[in-house]
Amino acid sequence: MRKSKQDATETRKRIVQTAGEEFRRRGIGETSLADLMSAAGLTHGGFYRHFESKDQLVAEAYTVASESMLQRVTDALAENGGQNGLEIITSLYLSPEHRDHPGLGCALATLGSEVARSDDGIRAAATEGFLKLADIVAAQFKDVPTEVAKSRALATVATMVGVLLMSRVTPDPELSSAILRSATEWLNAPAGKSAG
Amino acid sequence: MRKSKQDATETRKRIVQTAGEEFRRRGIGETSLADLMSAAGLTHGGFYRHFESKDQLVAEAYTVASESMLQRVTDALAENGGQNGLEIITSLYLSPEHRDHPGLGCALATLGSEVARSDDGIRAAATEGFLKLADIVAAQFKDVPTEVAKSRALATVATMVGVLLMSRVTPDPELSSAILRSATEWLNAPAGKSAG
DNA sequence: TGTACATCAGTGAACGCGCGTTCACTGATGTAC
DNA sequence: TGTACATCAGTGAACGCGCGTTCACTGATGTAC
Repeated sequence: MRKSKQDATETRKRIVQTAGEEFRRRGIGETSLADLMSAAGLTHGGFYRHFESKDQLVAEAYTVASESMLQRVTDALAENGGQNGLEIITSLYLSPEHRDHPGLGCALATLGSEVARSDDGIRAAATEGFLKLADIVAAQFKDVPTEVAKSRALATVATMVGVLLMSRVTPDPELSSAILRSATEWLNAPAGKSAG
Repeated sequence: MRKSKQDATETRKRIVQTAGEEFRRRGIGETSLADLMSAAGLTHGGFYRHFESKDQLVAEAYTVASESMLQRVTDALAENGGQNGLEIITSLYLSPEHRDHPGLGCALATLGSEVARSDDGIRAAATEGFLKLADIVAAQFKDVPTEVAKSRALATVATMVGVLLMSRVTPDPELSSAILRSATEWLNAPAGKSAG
């Protein structure tokens, strides 16, 4: 049953990708290796040919998931010529589509509280993703000093995470939409105007 | 070993209180009934004299935890004569003390992503806590129409949750403080002034 | 290029462990008279 | 008020189950000559 090196590499990538999706969809603790390997079309026994432990996979899957999310943001900005950057980011991040598809979305919103209780390694990985997104956001604040833009970006990204999280917490579709809408307007309100 | 009715009632309350703290500190899935009962000074076998299942305790503990948090906010507002309401709320919620003591703090920030994946019952309970806090916040927006205040309060509370969560995710103390500080200033910036 | 052997990706059964839950038991509390 | 019995809060052992991890095995792939 031995597979070629290329096959094995692809299998490994598939496991990491699947893990990223399943962890975001169901949570890390709630996703067993058997579930995971089965979702990747394998049996669970083969897992340890690729990874030392579940923890190692978690760290790797987190990073990959985080980067694919950042890539999507970067792509959206590029497609739109860099204009209205904050609006593009918030409308992507705070969209009903993002809310309804946690498996492909922001890992901070789906795994945040679990990560906050994890060891420093995974928390550092999560922080890196957070800061990268904050840097992208900061680059959209063009009329203020860099330090102000950075600081404001931290609050903005944290806000986006909290808003998406709360829009998923409530089972009331109207309230969920209202939370997304209100925050989007608020984040995009030009300084000097208070959004409703 | 039978205890008096009063003793039994107190035991039950103690279990619920302890559960609320342990769940917020370690997460629901990560807290076993044995851990819990032991923390409450009991052996695990007695659990089912008080509750039908772990799920029932989770729902009850969530509600109690949520209400005690709301009570603390209400108390802080009352102590301060109702002036600078938003500032009082944010400085309480976004304080290092709150960040460092999740066991006694906001359940949304500690259990949010776990709750988002739960069934409608617990999500509805969490929504109730969220809306109650939003109502308190909305009451502080005194210069705008009620509907605007309500909408802005949804975004404000979601922001507070996200900010506290992210301040716990990062293992870097300075970044953690910067996130709290930036968001506090931003939330309290009078409309028309952009905080850095 | 062909042959012989070593490697190792993936399978499926098994492991020890901790979990939620159940249960027989104890003995102080509550109740009926 | 006192007595006899039923109740039931709490104990500690046991249950079945799913988990992460290990392992013997298979057979196609990789390698040495």
